[in-house]
Amino acid sequence: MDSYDVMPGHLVRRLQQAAVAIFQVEVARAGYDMTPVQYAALTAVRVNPGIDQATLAGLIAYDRTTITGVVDRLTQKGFLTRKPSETDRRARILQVTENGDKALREIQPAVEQAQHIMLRGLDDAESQEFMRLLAKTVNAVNELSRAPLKAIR
Amino acid sequence: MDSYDVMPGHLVRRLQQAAVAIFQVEVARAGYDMTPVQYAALTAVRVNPGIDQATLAGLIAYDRTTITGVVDRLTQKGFLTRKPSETDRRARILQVTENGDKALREIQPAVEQAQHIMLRGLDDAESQEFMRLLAKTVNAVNELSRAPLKAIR
DNA sequence: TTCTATTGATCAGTATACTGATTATCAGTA
DNA sequence: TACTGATAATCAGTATACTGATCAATAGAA
Repeated sequence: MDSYDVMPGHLVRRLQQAAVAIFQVEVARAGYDMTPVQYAALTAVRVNPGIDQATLAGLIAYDRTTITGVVDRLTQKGFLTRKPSETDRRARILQVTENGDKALREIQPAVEQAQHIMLRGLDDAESQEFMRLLAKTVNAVNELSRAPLKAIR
Repeated sequence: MDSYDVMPGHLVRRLQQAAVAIFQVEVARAGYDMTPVQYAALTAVRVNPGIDQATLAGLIAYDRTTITGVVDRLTQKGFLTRKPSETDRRARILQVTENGDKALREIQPAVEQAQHIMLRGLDDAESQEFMRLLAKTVNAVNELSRAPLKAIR
């Protein structure tokens, strides 16, 4: 653990940066300009229509202050609508628009391709094991993040 | 690959965020305010005294525009000096100050502890395998990043 | 040697992330 | 019901990352 290039934190940072770059390239190939973060948020809203921003943040493990800007940009692109909840006037209710749904459908293959490219250094067995260990690792440190994942109860 | 919480990109992002949080907490415990990025840069300069910013960026896989700000802040904290090279008037030569060296020594245990906490979900064998697969994965996508790692030749 | 392409550093602008604060609202309790 | 504490969203400020541009300086080719 004496050199930074064998430190997990450093390697994870590098992988994250490559992953973002790969994602953007593949999605751009499909004709869209969307970040991984925006994609995750949009997908989560599609699966959970009418969700509020705080619950969305917990669902994809984003900081609550980050989600505001992400939703801003998705709304500006016409992929999301945001309106006040009728039962809780503090909350904003999110819905995917038709354009947003269309975008998600059209970039789907690019997203899968991006995940594939990201793991191109591993064979099938290694990929499976890597994913298992990655999920286990993330799960064990979930609560140490400012933005832990919170499942909908 | 239909749900974002089994997607490698999403998991890596979450792990990266947890890793940064863990790092900062442990380092703060040692009495310092330093980010993982600043730590990596400072360490790299210590190992390669007199390095210029562009080479440093390649060595730790940072974007060249990012390194300017990182070096700015490390210089402001008194951990680094930056002066024009005498052989190449475009380049800025970096050196770790005594304070910077002292800081590195004093946060060393915290940094190791942070890496340990980050992998607390895995046993020893799993950690080893995870690190092997992580390194292999990162290596295979190195060139797809805007900021690939470039060893000093 | 002169021209061209490249390189080192920086800048403006945008998008995550986070810290810590504020405002409005809600929920539970005395 | 009035009060207290919690919650939803947002804001200001800071730190990575990146795109694309600029400027000065260097290196390599003709």
